[in-house]
Amino acid sequence: MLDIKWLRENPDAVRAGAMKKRLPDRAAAVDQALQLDAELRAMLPALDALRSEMKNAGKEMGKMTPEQREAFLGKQKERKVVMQGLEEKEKQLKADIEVQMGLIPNVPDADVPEGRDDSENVEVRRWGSVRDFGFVARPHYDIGEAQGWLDFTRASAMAGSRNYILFGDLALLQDAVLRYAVDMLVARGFTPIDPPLLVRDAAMFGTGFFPGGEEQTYRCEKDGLNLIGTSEVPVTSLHGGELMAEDQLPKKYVARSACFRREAGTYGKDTRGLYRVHQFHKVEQVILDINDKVRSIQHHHDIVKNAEDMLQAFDLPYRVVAVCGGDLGVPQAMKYDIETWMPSRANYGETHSASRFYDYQARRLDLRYRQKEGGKATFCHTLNNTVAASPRILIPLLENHQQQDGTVRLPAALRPYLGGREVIGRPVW
RNA sequence: GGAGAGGUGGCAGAGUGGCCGAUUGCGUCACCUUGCUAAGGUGAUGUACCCGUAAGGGUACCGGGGGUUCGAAUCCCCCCCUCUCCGCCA
Repeated sequence: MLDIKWLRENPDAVRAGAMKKRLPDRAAAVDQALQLDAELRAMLPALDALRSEMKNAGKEMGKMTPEQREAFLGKQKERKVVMQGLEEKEKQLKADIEVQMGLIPNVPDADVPEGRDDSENVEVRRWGSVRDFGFVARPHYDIGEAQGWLDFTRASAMAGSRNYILFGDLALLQDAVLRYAVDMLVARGFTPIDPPLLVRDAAMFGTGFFPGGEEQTYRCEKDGLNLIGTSEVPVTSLHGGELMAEDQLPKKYVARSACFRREAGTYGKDTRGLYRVHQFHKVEQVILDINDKVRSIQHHHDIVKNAEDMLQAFDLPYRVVAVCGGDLGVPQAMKYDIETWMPSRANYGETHSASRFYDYQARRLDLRYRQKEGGKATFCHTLNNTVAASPRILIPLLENHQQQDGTVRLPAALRPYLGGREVIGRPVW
């Protein structure tokens, strides 16, 4: 949600922002909202004056004798009829404005590259060198199935396509990665959270996934609850409706949760292996802080670095890209993706996504703090980034660290989580 | 799922139809006082919106939504949440 006052003064910037995101329908909401807002403002003075009149008259009546009161009743009832009409209109306008404002996307920052889709994201930097195997490297699903670590056939049979089952050391490796990610962030001052996986619509709306993301969301209609696609939803919503003290900020959280995505409309895309699945686990970092652009940008760099440090500890080559306008989500002001080298794709594949929102989510969530200077209630800034999402992160781990015989070398950082072993699997080729 | 009790400002907690946007306490801020000093006094202190250059004026909001009434924090209905007891249960 944008500040409507700011929108009134900068409609062109907001429209241009929606167009930069390739969301022409959402750009139209700008004019809708402004027109409704103008209508509402035009009627408010009259309504407020009438209310004031009625209120005063009502107070007078409270002091009257029953006989005097009778004489005034008629007049009051007339006013009431007029007011009910106006109030009906006011309510409708406010509801309509809310809908339109909810549709208007956050304005992409100036450092967001122009572009239509992810093919036009701009590489910012690379780390690590792509390994020259010296043998025919195999994709993770071949390694996994040969080792008895992976079963897609039975998973699909019981749960449908885009499902998987992890066994044995791969199941342990997943847990090792997730635990490493949590431990690393906790060591950096983040508070660990195990959040709800089923949330109300308000949380989905507040974080900006609704409206628009309904098709990607599993919904428990009977209870009106939604399975989260990321713990960003419950964690960013955590302090929604609260008025925090400035010295409670920043709040830094690291959540580990299962995530669920319908992946509607992706049929035929990434069908093989662990890349695109309906259910996965993710360790997510979320920061809530004061309304300060410079600090937001600093946090943004910090949370990207957290993820980079993990990938470096795992000895995985990656690159950081600045996500272009057309690939940016509705609520984001700017986003960096981290893409990790995946030999089976002969390319970098997205493993992390770091977003900054400024106060867009905070406005929707009513997430505020009281400023130390002046004591004003102010909307927070929010940010988030993946630390590790599995099983996708298992793809580069298996593929980049595979050995000719089908065993997999563990990066040193993960060994303590797997009983000190340097290698998992047995020779299969 | 059944029965009961509740949800009021940053927090605690009064308020059962007009004198309530709301007593009081705590907290916070300002000023004052000062060998009772990890103290005392005085005052201020909700959010949003509208009109106004401003000073200022007005409106809405007592969990959310609807209703009764000239008038609702207060009465009625629905929903959400919390607590207690029963049931069920990993």
